[in-house]
Amino acid sequence: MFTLAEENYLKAIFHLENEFQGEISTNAIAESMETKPSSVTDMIQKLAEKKLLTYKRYKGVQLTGSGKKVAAGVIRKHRLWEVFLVEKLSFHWDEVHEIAEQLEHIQSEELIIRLDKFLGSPDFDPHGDPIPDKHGVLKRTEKKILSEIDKNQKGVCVGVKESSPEFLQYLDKKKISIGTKIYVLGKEFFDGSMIIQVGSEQFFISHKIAENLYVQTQE
Amino acid sequence: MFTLAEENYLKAIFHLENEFQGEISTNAIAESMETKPSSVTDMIQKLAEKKLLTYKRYKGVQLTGSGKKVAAGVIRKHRLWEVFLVEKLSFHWDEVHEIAEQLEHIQSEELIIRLDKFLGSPDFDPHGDPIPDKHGVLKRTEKKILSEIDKNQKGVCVGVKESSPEFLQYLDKKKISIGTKIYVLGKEFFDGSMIIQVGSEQFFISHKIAENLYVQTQE
DNA sequence: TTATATTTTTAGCCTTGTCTAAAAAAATTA
DNA sequence: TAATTTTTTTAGACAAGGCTAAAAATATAA
Repeated sequence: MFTLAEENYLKAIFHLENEFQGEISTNAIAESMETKPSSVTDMIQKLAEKKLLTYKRYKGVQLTGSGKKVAAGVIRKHRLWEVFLVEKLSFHWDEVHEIAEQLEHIQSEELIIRLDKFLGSPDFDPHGDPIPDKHGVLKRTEKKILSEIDKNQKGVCVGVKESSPEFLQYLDKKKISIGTKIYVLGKEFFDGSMIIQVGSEQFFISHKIAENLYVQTQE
Repeated sequence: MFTLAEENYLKAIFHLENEFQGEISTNAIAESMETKPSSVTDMIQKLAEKKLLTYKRYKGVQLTGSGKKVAAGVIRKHRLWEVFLVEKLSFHWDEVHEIAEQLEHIQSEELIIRLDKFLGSPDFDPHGDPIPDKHGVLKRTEKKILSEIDKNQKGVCVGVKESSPEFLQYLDKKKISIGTKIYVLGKEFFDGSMIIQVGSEQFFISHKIAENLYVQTQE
């Protein structure tokens, strides 16, 4: 079907389109993939020929319907494998990304159908990110960034924006994971830091932490 | 560590060494990998430089200790994944080879340690082939080819030599799988065909079938 | 608007792994 | 032993995917 490199480009562009809006620049792709802009130009020209994205010189790219579908398929596989690694093989949520990065390229429709069933057709991966369905459709969740929650409000942690091992390990130390209830006890306007309560513990978190945690507010 | 192509060559050579003995010819490798002898020469020169095998021009190759270890590691991964596919995802034994062919190249020590544990540290794959241990050591089993079993003797099917879907499907139709007891009721010297009993059924099998079934005779 | 800076593309080269065609070595046959 | 066939290697080419350096287009500043 598609080469490993092609799949990785499509995935990266898909993520960029969801993060920002409109067309995506060559440089943005290069940066997100840790490669050189000239390599990106080469590849997007190939992907444009295959109608996976539209591309005009100097004007950036935009995924076509089929490009989006391929990308969502890769992301579906990535996230299902992450669920497998955490739920079945007892990996910790900060250890699974690299392995899933490889597993996402295994080619077999049937494998993913069966893996999904085996895992009970999960809707979210261990970081709280939604798993695209078999048609590539992402369930949109009403999640907010913790830093946007007001004083005296509460939310349930539903995901993380950043998923570096360092950050995930910090969250573990503070006993924060998917499903954890967080109360905002105080908020400092000057630097965006917060005092929050998790379980029976109250502690301080910086703006940097608060802006990388997704919560769902309960009505 | 090693590239996909390197791993595949090492694996193919490892299998050839176990099947025949002594040094392995360029042509034999090319045939087993469905590639051209010139490509094989290129690759074995690279592998020789990396000390994964010894090679003298026109004299064939032989895996070194480390070459064998790498190959056994790949085979271990292949067979563990096959067990996973059959036991956990309910694949049929004739459907798993191609997928395992991809999964065997996933790089993660920890993944295999945990997968092995999750599967209950199996010793054999769904075709009855032994799974090398973490040091690359293969349990040798005392298996014979069914065609070598004498009249009025019985054996338990422990594996297959050939594992094409066609052959495995034939075996299914005849209700033969790993663990099935087989009685040799008659044997024709002219063409090597046999009359066997499986469960309550008695039927004829050709020499071609009999020479591709491994059985363990019971004493 | 012109000059400067940034972004993007092009051109050319490299590596991996493959191939075909031709040359060289080894094995076989007469 | 000489001639022929088979096997193996070498030489040269190609595609994928990456890189650097330079050119071209666009954006920004004076």
